[in-house]
Amino acid sequence: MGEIRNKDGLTEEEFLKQYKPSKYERPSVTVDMLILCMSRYLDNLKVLLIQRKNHPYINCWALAGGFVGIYESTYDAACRELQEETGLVTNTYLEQLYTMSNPDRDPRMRVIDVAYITLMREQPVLAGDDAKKALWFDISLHDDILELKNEEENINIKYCLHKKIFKNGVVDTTGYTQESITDEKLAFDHNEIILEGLLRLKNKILYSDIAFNLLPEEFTLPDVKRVYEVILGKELYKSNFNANIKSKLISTDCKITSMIKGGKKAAGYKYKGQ
Amino acid sequence: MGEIRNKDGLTEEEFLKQYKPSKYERPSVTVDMLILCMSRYLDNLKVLLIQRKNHPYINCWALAGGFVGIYESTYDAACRELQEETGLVTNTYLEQLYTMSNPDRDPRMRVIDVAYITLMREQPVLAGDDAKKALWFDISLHDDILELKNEEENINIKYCLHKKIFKNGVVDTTGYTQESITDEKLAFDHNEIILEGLLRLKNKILYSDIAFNLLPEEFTLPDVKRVYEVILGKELYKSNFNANIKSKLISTDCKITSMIKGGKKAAGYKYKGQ
DNA sequence: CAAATAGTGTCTCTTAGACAATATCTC
DNA sequence: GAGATATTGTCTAAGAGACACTATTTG
Repeated sequence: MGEIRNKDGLTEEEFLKQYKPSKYERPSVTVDMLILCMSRYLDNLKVLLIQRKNHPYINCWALAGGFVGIYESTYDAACRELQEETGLVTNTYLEQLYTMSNPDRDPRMRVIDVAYITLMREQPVLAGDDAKKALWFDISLHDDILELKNEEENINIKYCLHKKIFKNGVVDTTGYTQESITDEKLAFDHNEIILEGLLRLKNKILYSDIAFNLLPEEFTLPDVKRVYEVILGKELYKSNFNANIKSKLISTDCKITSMIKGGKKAAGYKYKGQ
Repeated sequence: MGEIRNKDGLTEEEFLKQYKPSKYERPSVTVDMLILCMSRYLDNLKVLLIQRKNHPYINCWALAGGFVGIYESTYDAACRELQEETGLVTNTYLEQLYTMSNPDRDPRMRVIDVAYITLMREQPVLAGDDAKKALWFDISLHDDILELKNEEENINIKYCLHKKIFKNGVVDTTGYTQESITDEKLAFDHNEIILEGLLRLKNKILYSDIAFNLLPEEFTLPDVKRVYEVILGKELYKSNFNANIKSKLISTDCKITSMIKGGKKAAGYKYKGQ
């Protein structure tokens, strides 16, 4: 195999030795993490945002992220950043979401951003090493309004969504353009990443068990149901939901208090884990 | 907004002027296109592969692709390469598939590759400008064997798939490792892209209309059914399938000959397009 | 004890799955 | 005309959707 020569008469070894990779101008590559958890009383999803302390988008809120090292995969970079930026444990669900590549998405330079989505239980976050503020924001997505809110700090970020249908081959594909309708804004195209992530989550809980990443180890049936309801954005029927979900659960034979506000004691369950 | 100053006292404009983007070593970024169509008699899917004429993976078959220009999005790059490399018309279904980022996936240098999937009708392909050979390969994916075959040139590429289950948070995720079991091989990690694309397609035809991108404008019910059967890898019931699909179709009030070998004349239909 | 939530049962309607029967076309 | 394929119809089983009822817990 190494014996094959190319049109210049070079073997692979010789070729690699003389290869100059600087033929093309190269973009920077970053990863960003859409870090989601459920609120304490299971009222809504939350997203972790970090306040930027420098241009561009100074003072704006952004997803946690950073540059991809030259010797690491984007997945490894995402794990590393997750730890570094927030001090969060890494044993969480982590899935590649979408690669953002609009050439003018970053005014500093050309940056291609590989977005990941992470599902975890809520936990206190350390401020990053460079004194950036990190906060959980309540998410609501109703009536074409995407709203991110932090009550304690009284921060409110709102986007208005406009449906956009474009032809992709013979099929119509629905996309969204977004318009910020508050003073506070998200940095870069992070609003698009958040929306994309919410849609992915909504779609994927219907045929997978990823929702259990958002719950503690032990939970009640109303707790799981609430998680599905928040993500799907609609009420579900108790009886039907319970019957379906039970096949994925093991009873712990304890009665525990539901996480839901006003919830009662109910049977404890664990995720069976296939 | 431009008036806000960072900790060095710079406005955004001043900051951008002095910003040096060369702090981090940057990977090259490429796009690759998984170009799929149906075979003439609707027997199987086909993938377009290009034979490499230089190291690395000299003489191996690879997906069409190329470098992302510094002023274009990866989507635009994919469209451009589609045209340049193969002369194929660009009005085809084009969807981002996955970003491949293993640091040693290219022995020349660090390359991050954004893979796209394209669905089209079969058409003759021009050899690329740099005299590379471009051929359609019949795909078969059965019993954990991925096989790519070109009858005319007698080329056979086979991979054996091994199921690999890994924990992602609390859920088990199924992946595959692949092992080439023929002399001919695919370049880089393109085998992984092909498998990922086939799985995406299999999943997505169940809830979308993308399959119609693989058919000519007018077709018969048995034709559509066959496309679904090939992609799903199983036989479907005529009666049930027809009843379901008809809501997406308009009759052309003509009888046309089915594309299927041994097929009869049957009612012609067009995709209604939502 | 009152009000709300947890848990169970049942009914309907739709859909998926499976065959059977007839009509039509190709060779 | 024989053998295949196209087209339509029917039956069953499983699942989604909807609601009612009882049991339990909280305040």
